[in-house]
Amino acid sequence: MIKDFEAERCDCNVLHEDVVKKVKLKMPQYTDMNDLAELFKIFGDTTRINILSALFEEEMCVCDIAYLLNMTQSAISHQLRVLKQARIVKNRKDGKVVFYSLDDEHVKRIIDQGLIHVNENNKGRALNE
Amino acid sequence: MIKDFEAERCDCNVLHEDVVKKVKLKMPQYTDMNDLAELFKIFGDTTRINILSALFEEEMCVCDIAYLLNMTQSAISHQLRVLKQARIVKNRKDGKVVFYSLDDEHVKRIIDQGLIHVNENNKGRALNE
DNA sequence: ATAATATATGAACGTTTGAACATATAATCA
DNA sequence: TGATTATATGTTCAAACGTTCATATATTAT
Repeated sequence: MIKDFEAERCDCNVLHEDVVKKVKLKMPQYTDMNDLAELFKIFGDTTRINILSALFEEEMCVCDIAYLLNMTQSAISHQLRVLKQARIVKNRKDGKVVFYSLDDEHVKRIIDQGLIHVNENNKGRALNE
Repeated sequence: MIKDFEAERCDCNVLHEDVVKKVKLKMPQYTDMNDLAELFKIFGDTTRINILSALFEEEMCVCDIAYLLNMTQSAISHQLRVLKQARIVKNRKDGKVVFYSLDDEHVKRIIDQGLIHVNENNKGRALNE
């Protein structure tokens, strides 16, 4: 059964077949993992993270975000598009101005967890090195 | 004060100066945001996420991970290096074999939060589209 | 209507990234 | 000792990514 799954790309031997079997059964589904990587990929960019951390505080329009982050309106607009397609932000239009805000409670929780990790890690680094 | 910060790259006007000021004060530090993006960048790859979700279950050696994920030993080894440099996994050597495991409790929490989001999102998508 | 402004979007470009391949290191075994 | 095996690492290459520039759309103001 594990044999069915095995393939051409792997160039080495199973050393602990029992472990592999057990882990394979417990591991979350492929699709979930792919979606998860996609989600984190979106957070894995300084511009986008900065946009999000700004939106944590308040809804903002494109120009204000661009000004705040000292970046081109176009660059911000492109990134907002990415965030919107991923359903991480939503927008509302008021005349010419488009306001963006967070679309989801989870987002803040994920990022907060990340910040906790980063802070702990920096503490450790400061002590050790 | 906001003027000092403003720069050449931004090509548009502040529309709501009060909002920008307020958000700027509250936003987390630059360094934190950079570190955070770096952290998420690491999670933003299918191979690495798969490695991590395997290690959630049990410590594993390089060959077993390669076999489980049906990838080259080299590819896995390279990614484990990335994960180790980021202090996300640690390893112990036993003869020729090197076992990898999670280095940090936070990691699981971050990824679990991510999974919650992904699942919620997929539910929504299934209903709407 | 025309001009000005806010935002969106397409194309181009340089950079980054992940996998493949070859090879090096280190440990075991014959 | 030499062969084998597990892992690490340097290099190369194609694909993905983010920004810039030019331009399109849409809304307001004159």
